Amino acid sequence: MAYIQQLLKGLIDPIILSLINQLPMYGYQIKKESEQRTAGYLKMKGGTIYPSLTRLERNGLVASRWKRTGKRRGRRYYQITEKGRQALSSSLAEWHDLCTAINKLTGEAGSCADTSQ
Amino acid sequence: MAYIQQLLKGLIDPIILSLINQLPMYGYQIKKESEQRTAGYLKMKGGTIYPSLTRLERNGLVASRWKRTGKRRGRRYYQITEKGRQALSSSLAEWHDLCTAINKLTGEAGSCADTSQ
DNA sequence: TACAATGCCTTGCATTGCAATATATTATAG
DNA sequence: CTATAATATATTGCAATGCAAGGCATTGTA
Repeated sequence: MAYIQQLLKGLIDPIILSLINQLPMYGYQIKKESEQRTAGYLKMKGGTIYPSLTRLERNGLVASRWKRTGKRRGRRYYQITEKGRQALSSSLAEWHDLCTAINKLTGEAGSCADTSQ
Repeated sequence: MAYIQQLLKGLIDPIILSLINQLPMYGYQIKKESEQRTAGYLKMKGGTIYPSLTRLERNGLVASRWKRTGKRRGRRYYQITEKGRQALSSSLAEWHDLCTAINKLTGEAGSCADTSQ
């Protein structure tokens, strides 16, 4: 198992939540967006994204609906809920705290992400 | 399971490696040091630290030796190896890359940790 | 004499990213 | 027209690891 996959544990849900928060998206779009925005660094697989979306919806953090554009195959669009926004905010706060702790332990560098989300 | 535990996946080994790199330590000392340096934020349990140390030693990233001070019970001290230093360096680089990616995806903030280790 | 703190260690659970795979549709190249 | 790639969703089961829970032994202290 690649090391990056371990580091990503617990981060996929907030990442997806954050993307959806900026704009409602469907699964494949999330995959492409995250790849582009990180210059190919983050390549999430279908076996990662869809279970995550299912999880988020089961917990009430996102809501989905089918949408057909012309004769195209339907896509399932996901949008964040109010509960999701709160969860995202607290997730990012936790992430920030963790970064602070890591910096303290490994030798100080700079802050990581702000909590003003 | 607490959320922080998910975020820590893959980070415990580098954290411990980093602490040992600064100063050879024994398990319980690692626990106390990490608690103090993060003002009580990071409380690693024995069930986390000892398996990690075993793992690190099995992979040749640390080496251990018993030491008795006076009539005190023996302590197992761990010190980093050359291989361990390289692994630490690459782990921190990965961590830095990840932080950069997260920042890009969640809305930009600042860098996380530098790689000059 | 208790009790807390120190110090090491093991077992098994909970969680989750993803490889592998399946299915269906659409666009494009040969 | 046909084959291939890209798009799009979804499931199954594996691999990895933090830690809760517990056990054990020693030392300091109230």
